[in-house]
Formats: sequence, structure tokens, C-alpha cells
Amino acid sequence: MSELENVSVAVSPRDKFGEYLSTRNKRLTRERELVLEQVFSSHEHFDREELVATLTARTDGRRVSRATVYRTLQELERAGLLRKVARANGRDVFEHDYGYPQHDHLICNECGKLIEFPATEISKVVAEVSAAHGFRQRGHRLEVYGMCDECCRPPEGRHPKLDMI
Amino acid sequence: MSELENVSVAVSPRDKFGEYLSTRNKRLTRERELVLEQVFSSHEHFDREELVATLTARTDGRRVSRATVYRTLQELERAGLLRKVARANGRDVFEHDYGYPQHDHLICNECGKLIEFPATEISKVVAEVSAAHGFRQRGHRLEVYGMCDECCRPPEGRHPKLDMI
DNA sequence: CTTCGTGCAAAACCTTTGCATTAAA
DNA sequence: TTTAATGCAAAGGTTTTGCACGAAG
Repeated sequence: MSELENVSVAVSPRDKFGEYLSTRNKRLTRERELVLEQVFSSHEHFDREELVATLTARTDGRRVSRATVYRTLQELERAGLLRKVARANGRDVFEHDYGYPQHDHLICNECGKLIEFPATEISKVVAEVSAAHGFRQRGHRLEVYGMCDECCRPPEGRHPKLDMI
Repeated sequence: MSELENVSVAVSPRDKFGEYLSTRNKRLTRERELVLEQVFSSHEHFDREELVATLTARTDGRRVSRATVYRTLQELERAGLLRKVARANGRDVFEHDYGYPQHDHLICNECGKLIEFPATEISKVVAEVSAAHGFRQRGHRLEVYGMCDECCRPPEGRHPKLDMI
């Protein structure tokens, strides 16, 4: 109950994952490293299929199978490195849940864009409500749906949807 | 742009659905009525499978097929009578989105319970944030996860999970 | 050695769809 | 009659799993 606590800052995703794994007698394999690397190579949102497409297409010795990608994503979620933020086209959308400020999303139903905004205000309200119910809150997910700025004014330039391709 | 507006209060789900349907040359069939009736017979949350189980099991002439249940749920969503509030066990969880005050949920990861709370505070913040981003907000969904009151104190009486059966 | 992880293909799930039949308007 | 909806079974798409083989400790 002491040295396991200081996992706060300056620990890389890789280290955090390694710690999570060793705690439960699991191994930081080459494949898990490859998934980790790909996932944390950018801050973009992604879904399983996109990641699988990238990792199974590799021709060098760095290919990772679909099954392993799926299994590793589960571990990354449990390790607190990833979280599901939304659903699009019947797929879960993932994002980093570590080393990145808490935020929520505005989701445009027209073009599918995700707009992030700081969760500060929301978190306060969530904390209050949880306390009032004796609920041990561990996190939240807020999706606001509607239509984004750009999609609101279509008769201008080209069609909004074309911007997504 | 006049008599279509007063759909506010005192209109039954059935009437609202009927109006929605007739607007687009669709029909309020016997099957759709059966689904509607079942869905609005209580305020409980439910998923597709539960509803299908009930409606396809009937032996009297009131059976509704799986395909029709799925199709009708889509219509009810579009009509503004139902909405998806969460995901559990890989299934969408539905609830009434009409004739019921706006609220959000605390979701217990231990026993699966959904605890509702008024969305008033959250809605205010959501409106502010949306305005600041020029986002035409049409609704939101907030899930707070953690552990509920009861599941926090297990060493008492029987095991919390047993209460759910 | 012993345990854990990977890759493959099959299986399991959930949801959608084509089509012939039946029911509304 | 004309158009829409139903039910079934088949197809689609995503995720999980059993198992033999390979890798890590």
C-alpha cells in the first residue's frame, strides 16, 4: 500500500502497462509492445478495425494478428491506458485515458466529428451528484450529440460530408 | 408550421408514435402496437434481447417476430419515444425518452444497477459548452461509473451480487 | 520445464436484409 | 388495388474462443 501508489506522472504508457502486466503474472511481449506503440503513436480516436487493418497489413516481421489486437486492447483498457468514448457505425471508439487531460465530447451526427472539451465543470457536478448518492464514482463519459459548426451552414463551398473523406 | 407544434404534454406515446408514422406514410400496425404496449408497460430499462424474448414467446395471437421488434425499436427511437442510455454485455440499453423528466445515470460496475438522477445541472453546463463551440446540441448522454452504495459495504448480510438474481 | 501468449479458423453473437406473403389504407 | 409491413431464413459484421504451436521466465 505504498510504492504502488506513485504511478501518477512521468510514467510512460509502456511502463504503466508493464507494471500492470507484471502485477498479474502477464508478459510484456513483442506483440503487446507493437500494439502499444501503434496506439500511442498519435492522440487520434480509433476503432478496433482501423488498428487491426494497420497491424495485420505489415509485411515485415512486425505483423500482429487480429485476435491479439483484440486481446491486447482489453488489457490496455483494464490497465487504464485506453477507454471507450463513443460508438460509431456499430464500433466502439477508443482514446487515450492516460497522460491526457480529462475531457468530454461533442459528437456531430452529420459528419461524425468528435470535438473535445475540458471536463472540469462536468466533473464537479458529477462529484457532487455521486456524493449525494453514496456512489463511489470512478469516472464518467459524456456524449453531447447534435450538429457541428460547419455542418450547420451547408450552402457554402462544398458539401460537409465530402470534407470527411 | 402550426398544429404540428403542440405535441408537448398530455399526448400519449401511442398518439405520438401514430403522428410520427402518419407523417411519413407509415402505418400503425397491430405488431407495432404490441411492441409499443410492451415497451411502455413499465419504466424499466431493457435491451433488445429481453424485449424479443417476451414478444416472440407468446402463444396467443399476439406474437411479434424478432425482425419486427428490431425494426420497430428503430422507429420508436426516431420518433423520440425511446433512446439508448448505455451499453451492457455488448447490448444497447433502452429507456423511455418521452413523458419522463431528463436524467442521467450512475452505473454500478459491481451489480449493474442504474441509478437515475435529474439532468438539470448537467444540461446547463452542456448548453454553455455547446454554445461556446457553435454546436447545435440536440441531447446528451452521461454515464458515471463506479460502485454503488450497497456494493461498497459487502461484509454485511449476504453477497451484493445475490441481490440481483 | 512450466506457464503464458499467439495465430488461425471456427464459433458465437448481434443486427440487417431479400423475398414471398399478408395486411393496411 | 396499391403500397407498406411481417416473418422467415440467410447473410453480414463484429467479437470471442478452442487448440496446437511457439516464446518467455
